[in-house]
Amino acid sequence: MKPSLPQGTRDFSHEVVRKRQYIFDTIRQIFERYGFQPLETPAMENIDTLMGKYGQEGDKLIFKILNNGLDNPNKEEKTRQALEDVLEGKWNKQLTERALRYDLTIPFARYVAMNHGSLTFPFKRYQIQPVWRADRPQRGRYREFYQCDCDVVGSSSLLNEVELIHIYDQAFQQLQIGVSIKINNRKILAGLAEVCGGLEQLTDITVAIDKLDKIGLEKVKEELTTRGLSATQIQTIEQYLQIEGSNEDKLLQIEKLLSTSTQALKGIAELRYLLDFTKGSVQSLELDFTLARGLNYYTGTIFEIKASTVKMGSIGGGGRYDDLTGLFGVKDIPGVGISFGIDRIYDVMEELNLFEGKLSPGTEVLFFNLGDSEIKGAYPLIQGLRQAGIRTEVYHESVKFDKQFKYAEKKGIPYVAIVGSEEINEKKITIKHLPSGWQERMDSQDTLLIAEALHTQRQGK
RNA sequence: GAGAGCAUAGCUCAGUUGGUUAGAGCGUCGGAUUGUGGUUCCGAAGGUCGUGGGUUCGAGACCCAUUGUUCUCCCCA
Repeated sequence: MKPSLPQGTRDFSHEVVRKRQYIFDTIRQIFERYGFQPLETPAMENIDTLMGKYGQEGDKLIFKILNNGLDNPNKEEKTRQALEDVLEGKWNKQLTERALRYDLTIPFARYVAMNHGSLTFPFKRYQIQPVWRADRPQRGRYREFYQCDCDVVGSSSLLNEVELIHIYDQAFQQLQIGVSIKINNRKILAGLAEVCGGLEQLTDITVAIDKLDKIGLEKVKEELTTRGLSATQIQTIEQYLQIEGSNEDKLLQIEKLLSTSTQALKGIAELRYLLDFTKGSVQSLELDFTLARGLNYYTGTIFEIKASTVKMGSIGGGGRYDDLTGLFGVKDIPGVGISFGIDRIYDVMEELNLFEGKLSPGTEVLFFNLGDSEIKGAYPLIQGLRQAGIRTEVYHESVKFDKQFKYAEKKGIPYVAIVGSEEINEKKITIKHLPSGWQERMDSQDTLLIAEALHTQRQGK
């Protein structure tokens, strides 16, 4: 058979893994620095934990796992019946009772609901794991991809938002990606709907204006019309969308426009608090009233990250939700969280050449194989170098130098070590730096000294 | 779920209105070169042309189906 991968999944070669790990490590380190604790949940959940949480479309995109033992003859009748249900579009526990995780938020909510009695609140967790979606793959979109989430639950304090903004800011500064952290508040959007006289149309409004930068003002107005909004309502929304200027200017304008909505004023006050608090300590925090975010469970602050120099969709997002665990019967646990879109962050960094010099190296030294007795003689030295923290490899068989050099060359190994019978007798080691051609026969007694020589030579190249 | 493109060597791709034995570059392997690589030169291996059917004297090319893959819309990270 011809080997292949399931649609929308990828292998990651060693170079790619190192680059991805660099991103993971950077972000993880920052999460830890702010006191977040890691959480891991299973790849699969009970199917009713997931179903109905992501809307009708979402349900279709959940990977469902076929139950085992369906071929048991005793259950044949039940199984046939269950299949009938599935053919009619109903999922049936007889056929499938588990499904692959679709995001990290719902499993987290499930975890909090299950353990709220024993958790210390506010509970701060981060989670970096793959999720699966039965979507049709396309550019920048996969069936298996990683999410990188960080949430605080059990606290309504805006201080959490402040912390999350700083996490975003530091993470992208450390990764050296220029970004704009866009911020808005769902209460302002609710206020807008209220002022338009159509609070029940909040979802229609948010879905439409969320597309502004993608399809433009005219198309948004068209969409609002088809979603049943009147001309005067659309006029108000247009005014809203055209607010421009500095963050302070924008606040003043929005205050005027939505002054009749107490809800909106509350959202404005929250935004003002965040802007004041982070003033001067954050690279680029930008008020953006057109930011809506599709997810309906957001109720307060919402975030989105855009790379400033690369054309790319959002590379992160998040927001505040009042009641996530309510779905699992545990009320009154508000929270706020953010997420990093690491696959896209990878693409941005690749495009900007930001991995240069950041990655941990592969093998540093290759020991040439000059024969069985020579390798045996050199082996204590090899182990000594490894003990000293040098990534060391031995060529697997005694062949002519040409091949061994080419192996080092191809693997990008900077040093080769040659220890033949002569060196062994004299307690020496010959080391050659491939890129520069520098070569020296040195004392082999002190491995730490050799290790040091390797490092100095590397820096001096 | 709807639509479009692509499928030829390990990889990237040529292949003329349908016509002898399907090519190139890169890579791989061997040699020039048994303790000093990268360059160069010489040579070799590698293909049921995605799969199945059809049209034709003749199909890599045309037609139908099928599978895979890429992209767009919907939606999303």
